[in-house]
Amino acid sequence: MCYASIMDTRLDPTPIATPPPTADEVLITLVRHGHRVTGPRRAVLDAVLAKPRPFTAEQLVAELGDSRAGAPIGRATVYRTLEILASVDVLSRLIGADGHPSYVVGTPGHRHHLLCSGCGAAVSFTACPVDELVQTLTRDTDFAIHGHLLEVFGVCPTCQDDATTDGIGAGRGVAVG
Amino acid sequence: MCYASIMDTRLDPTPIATPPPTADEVLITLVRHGHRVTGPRRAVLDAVLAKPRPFTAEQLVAELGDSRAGAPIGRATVYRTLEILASVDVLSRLIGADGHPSYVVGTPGHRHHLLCSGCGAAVSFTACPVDELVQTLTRDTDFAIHGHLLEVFGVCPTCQDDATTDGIGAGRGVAVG
DNA sequence: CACCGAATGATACTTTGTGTCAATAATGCG
DNA sequence: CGCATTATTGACACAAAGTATCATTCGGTG
Ligand SMILES: [Mn+2]
Ligand SMILES: [Mn+2]
Ligand SMILES: [Zn+2]
Ligand SMILES: [Zn+2]
Repeated sequence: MCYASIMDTRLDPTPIATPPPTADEVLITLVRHGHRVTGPRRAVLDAVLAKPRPFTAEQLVAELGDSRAGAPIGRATVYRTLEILASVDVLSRLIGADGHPSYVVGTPGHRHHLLCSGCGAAVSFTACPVDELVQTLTRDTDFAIHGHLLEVFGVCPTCQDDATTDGIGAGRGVAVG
Repeated sequence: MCYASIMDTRLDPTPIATPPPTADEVLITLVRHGHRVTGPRRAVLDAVLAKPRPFTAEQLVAELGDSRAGAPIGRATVYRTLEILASVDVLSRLIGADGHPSYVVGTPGHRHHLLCSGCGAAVSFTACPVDELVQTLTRDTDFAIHGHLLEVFGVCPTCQDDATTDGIGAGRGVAVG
């Protein structure tokens, strides 16, 4: 497992690569959307922007509710703020191989993720092969299709090395779909 | 919403269409896999095979724990049995637009689902557009890719009709990805 | 039918997430 | 600046979903 190395290459087979925004930029966006700028929201935002890889809501709750620096932040506030940040495209929700949701920063627009089942690293990409499929499905089923969910799971190079070195199998082969 | 009509067309853009197995066939499979045939397992199996569309574990717990016919079945048993049935390819787990998992019968092998956000109907299909993407991602990231998760969300024809008739908007546009 | 391990299910517990609501803080305005 | 208005906060209670434990029961085998 490669907990140390930051394998967060924001690689883009189809180049778009919007860089993650700064805290100040986000605050402006929030105001523009009619939200207020509060202490707790700054705290959540700062914590979130510091995360180089996907994290769960509860992780943040533990981190910020524990009264680290400044005042501890309530569970409800964390969840609410995450929702807001996602609605403003600062965060995007993604679903892990276990079906549990998590958040990751800086992925506005249409993106998917390649997730390492060893260390949790996420590589986001904009290439989406679903469009053609949607055409076919629409024709064959007459559904009005309005979205899809696509995540790819694998083991990153670092974790592969760790596995062969340690002799420990990396990634539990959580093949889905 | 079309609660009545059974919109469970097991349509296959790429024809494979394995028909759902009978209870007896499944029991044989269970034994073959070293499991025992018990009363509770029969009950869960029967309930499961009667479901024409995706259902959650808790739904089954409510249904079978309520001592309908015969003895009520414990929560743990229901969860355990569902796991086993999924491991034997009688059930497959799928993820809804809300990120919550559910099960659906008779979809062994590599399949994905088109889910109606109105009535919950599921159309399973075997066409998978991810293969090429996996090639690209493997080349670009050196990940050892071992699986993926793909679900498509939309509104089925019946629910579309209901919506225009009732004047109520169908499906909350839960666009994911 | 007697044995043994698998399976059950009541119970308690954890985790994740949602509603409520009085107290508080942020904005806009005079 | 000081105040009114209103969004926001967070403690709390609650709900949903799932897991761990373990004494008891049951299925299968000989
Ligand atoms: Mn896509
Ligand atoms: Mn696929
Ligand atoms: Zn890794
Ligand atoms: Zn429908």
